[in-house]
Amino acid sequence: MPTIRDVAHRAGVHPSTVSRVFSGKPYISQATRERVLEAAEALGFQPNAIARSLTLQRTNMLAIVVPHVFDGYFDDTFFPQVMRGLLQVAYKYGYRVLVGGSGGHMDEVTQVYDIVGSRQADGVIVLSHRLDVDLIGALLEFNIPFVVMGRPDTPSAEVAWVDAQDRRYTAEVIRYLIGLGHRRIAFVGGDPDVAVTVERLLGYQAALEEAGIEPLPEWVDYGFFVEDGGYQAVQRMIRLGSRAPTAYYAANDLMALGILRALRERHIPVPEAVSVVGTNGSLAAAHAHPALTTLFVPYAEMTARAASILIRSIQTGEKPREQSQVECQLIIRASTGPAPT
Amino acid sequence: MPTIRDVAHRAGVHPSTVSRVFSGKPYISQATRERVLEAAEALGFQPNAIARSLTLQRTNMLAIVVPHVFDGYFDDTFFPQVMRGLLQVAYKYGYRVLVGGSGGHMDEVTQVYDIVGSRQADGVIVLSHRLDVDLIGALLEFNIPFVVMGRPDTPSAEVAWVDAQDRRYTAEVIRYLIGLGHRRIAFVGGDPDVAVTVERLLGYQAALEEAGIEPLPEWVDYGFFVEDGGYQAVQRMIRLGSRAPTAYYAANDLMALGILRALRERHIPVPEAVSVVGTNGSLAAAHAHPALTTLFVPYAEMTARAASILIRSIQTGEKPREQSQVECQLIIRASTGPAPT
DNA sequence: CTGAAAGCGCTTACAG
DNA sequence: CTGAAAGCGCTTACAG
Repeated sequence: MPTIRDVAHRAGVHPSTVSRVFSGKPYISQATRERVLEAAEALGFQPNAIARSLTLQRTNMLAIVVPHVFDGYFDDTFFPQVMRGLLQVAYKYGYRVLVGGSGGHMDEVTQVYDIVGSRQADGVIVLSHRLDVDLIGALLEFNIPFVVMGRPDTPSAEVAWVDAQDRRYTAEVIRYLIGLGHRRIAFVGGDPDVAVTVERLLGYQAALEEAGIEPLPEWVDYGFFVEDGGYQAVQRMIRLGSRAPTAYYAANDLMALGILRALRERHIPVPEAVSVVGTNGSLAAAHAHPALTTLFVPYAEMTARAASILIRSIQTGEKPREQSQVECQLIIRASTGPAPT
Repeated sequence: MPTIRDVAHRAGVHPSTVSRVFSGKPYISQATRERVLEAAEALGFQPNAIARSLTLQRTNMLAIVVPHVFDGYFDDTFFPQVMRGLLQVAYKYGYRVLVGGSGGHMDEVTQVYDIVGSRQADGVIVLSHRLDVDLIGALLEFNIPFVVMGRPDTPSAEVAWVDAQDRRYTAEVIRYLIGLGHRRIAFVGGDPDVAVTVERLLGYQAALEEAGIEPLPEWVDYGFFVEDGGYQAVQRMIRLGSRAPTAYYAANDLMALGILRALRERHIPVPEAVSVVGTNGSLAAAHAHPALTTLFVPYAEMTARAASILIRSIQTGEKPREQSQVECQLIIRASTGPAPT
């Protein structure tokens, strides 16, 4: 690959002049500029981004780490929506996205440390916010811009986040089910060590308490966001017999689809006997049978916003501090109905 | 951030010694190694990856460019499956993934040029293989390892690829429909300028010709891989009246779901009146109503294989030349049945 | 407007 | 086993 020196040599100028032309600096004579561009063209020169990064201490890269590279993670709509929002904004501002894979949460933290510590990105979007690891504390020490998806459990004015108000909207879903006459309502959460799961559980509990309903501990289960997790939750809860739930709330559509599958296998009619609500507003939910009622969470929009905050922070040099919320929306379809009498 | 010099200073050694410790070079006395590691620990030192990349001329980065950042692209299972396969292998070998967004095919080419020309990645996976742009020729000139998803239309021993045998398997799907008695079969392709679309169309045509069926030009339509594309295709074809198709083949599940939606709206029973086959084997297909017959294409496996080839090439320094094929599988479900009589 | 030099933070061939 | 130096390919403050 040709370097700036090759171009300089061919154009008969000093390398610094070539650099000035390519970094859009002013005070270059038209003639010189043309000679340089011609030489560059002839040689097929493109500035080496790595060298530039080293000098400028800026990579034009936004980092994200996939919390857990396993099949189920890529079946839900969450990851692609996050990527969509992120790529849209990154693309618009000329940033690239660096994606790290990980084999679990400890490893995720290691990877974030690594990427940040080795200065491979100018900013980070923190996807999974776990309760058992202080990723945020670590990131603050690194003094690198980052934005958290979801409000951290220990809110600080130092940390920027975009939040979907999980607790509030989960409570709203449960209230909707209660309004349909349901009293035995199941909660199928994701990974119990992830903040969003706890938030949703709190919303669930609050709504039930409001209505004077004392939930059975057996109504709460964790499906770790995979289809089979929802399926298995039904297998367990069905054993409760007359105390089995008449409605299920699942923390993503994938698990809700698993719930539908389990009910279908047992010939339990939805929504006549049991109602089901998913989360995320995926396309699969719209096309499921019966069409799935789901709490739409605007993950693409959230990530787009997070990316914007990040880029602004990188460009101004000011620490990101914006804390904002997005609104979710309960999309009511055919999988929910009045409680059986 | 502390640098290798800070560590050297604190440990009372020369920077080159610190470098040797961190790059795992032999011939370092145990005592020195410990002093260096202690100093590094105390300072929170991590080697700067950018500097290392510049020196070693190696980034530990695999690049991929999203052909078109728009909503529909992220609704199908293709992109997440590709990311899954890529991340799994990248993660395993300690590589990161650099994702570039693009606003269309010209821009995609520009981005690939850019990433490769500026040496931001050690290898590239070429996702969309377009007929109207010679990305491959350009990549060959750059002399960077790359692997193409899908067999290029001008096969060369110089180019590595992983192919899903689109033509052959599409023909198989059409034969299956013919076997069910269908004679009026529609083809709903993706973007007509993408190689896979042409391959599938050729498979479609070959299978029909084999059976002595002369297809109407109106039976071929392009839905650009989005749900609404399938929906609109039905709107158009239905106007053919008695010559309207009794079976639809769609080049992804998203379009097939759109086809199902259009048929449902018109109260055309599936599969009694019309059969529908999708492509990709998505979860949404399994949960659709009726459950969608679909041609499973192992995109995650393909990308994983492509990534392996790429990494091996990077590590050995040999140009990747492996050309391999994966097998697809027709998953027969409830959306296909005998042609109406 | 342009050149010469120093520096970004590493690695490694060369001495010793 | 370790130090000193050169180099990876840029950018930019300093002169002129």
